[in-house]
Amino acid sequence: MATLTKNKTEKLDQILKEAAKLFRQKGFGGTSMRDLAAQLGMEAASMYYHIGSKDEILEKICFEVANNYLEHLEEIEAQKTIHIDKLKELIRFHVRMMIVNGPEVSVTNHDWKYLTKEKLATFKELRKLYETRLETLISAGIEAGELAEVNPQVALFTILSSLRWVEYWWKPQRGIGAKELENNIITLLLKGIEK
Amino acid sequence: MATLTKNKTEKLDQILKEAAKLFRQKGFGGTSMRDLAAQLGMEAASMYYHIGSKDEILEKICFEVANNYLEHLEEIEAQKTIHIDKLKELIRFHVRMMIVNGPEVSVTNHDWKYLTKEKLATFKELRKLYETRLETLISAGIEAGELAEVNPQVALFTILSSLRWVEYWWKPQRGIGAKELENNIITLLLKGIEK
DNA sequence: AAATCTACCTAACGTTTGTTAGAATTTTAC
DNA sequence: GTAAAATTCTAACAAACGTTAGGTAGATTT
Repeated sequence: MATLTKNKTEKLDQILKEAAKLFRQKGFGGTSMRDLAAQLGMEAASMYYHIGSKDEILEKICFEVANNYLEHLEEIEAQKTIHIDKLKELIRFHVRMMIVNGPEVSVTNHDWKYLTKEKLATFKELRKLYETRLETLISAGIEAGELAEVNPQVALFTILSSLRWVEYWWKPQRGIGAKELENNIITLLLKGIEK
Repeated sequence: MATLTKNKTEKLDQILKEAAKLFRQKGFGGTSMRDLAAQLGMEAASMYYHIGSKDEILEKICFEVANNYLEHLEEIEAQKTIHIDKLKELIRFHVRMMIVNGPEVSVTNHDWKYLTKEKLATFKELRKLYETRLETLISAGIEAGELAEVNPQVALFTILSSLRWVEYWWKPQRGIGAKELENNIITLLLKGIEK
């Protein structure tokens, strides 16, 4: 009995994994259930034994990622370090998330629009929450004199946004590891590019 | 006769403008031709007097934006200024593009995946070309001693990526103008956030 | 050995999709 | 005011879509 449930979960994970890859490649709207099934070597109808709907797949991917980010932000908030180190840790986490869960992060960033009405609203709330908390962290860093006196919201979005390209650019073949990439980006964002 | 052609072009522009808004809101796959027609106060079939296909709409939007960026990069390259000023001018242009043509830029950034096979290939080439040229500019700036010795590719994508949020964030109601926004971002990217 | 359960299949359903054909209507030209 | 041209309409198409129903083969349990 235990193995059966396990197998079922495994297949579900497999579907989600493959869906994330396809959605990233061709978009949620550009990927049909038949496409996805073909990738998994089964018929489209067969997937409905494991999932409820196409929307549910997207939903699972997006909320898994969103919750991951939020949980990690909470961990950072709880750490007893100076603000600048919290920011560094946050940047490192973003880079790692994109390297480890590239497809899922990509789908979450690009295809959340296709979430159904209520889920879309919840998702937006989660995102807003994340942004608000991070902005608070930045503001605190400025007040503490650790950060330059920039517009906190501009800093917030510039940082968040500047990390996104990693998901689209990073491949093992590039020969640059997570650590090195993190360090490069941290230097760039914290110290700027001007000599 | 002149007015007729003009009217036809005007309607086409209207369709493209409204399509860009809808695509941004709901995605290319999430927007039907009937949705778009409703927004324009006409029937879906009527649009085909002005356009060839749904794909063509996306194509027109994406290539218009891509060419705009490329042309401007060429202008910058031709300017007789130091590299750091070229970079500043580039950042300013990106911000302005997103403020002036928000929906179109957004669609180009997010929905280019839905371009048809050949157009997709061409689009990717254009993007690659833009990236390569900009990387060259950054490398030149480093060699000239104007920029810190960062990884040029990391700098390239961090800069490009960090500008993208403007399109999603900026509204007239925020009370921050293009100029102020540009200056803030330039400071952040060039001098960093660390005090 | 029979019964049950798991995981897939085939077939088909109702919708929605982008799009076309051809008629109707509005606008422009003379 | 009439003819021509430009623009939009209605109606319908075939294709693709997500999804459901019902069946089947194999494994597991009793």
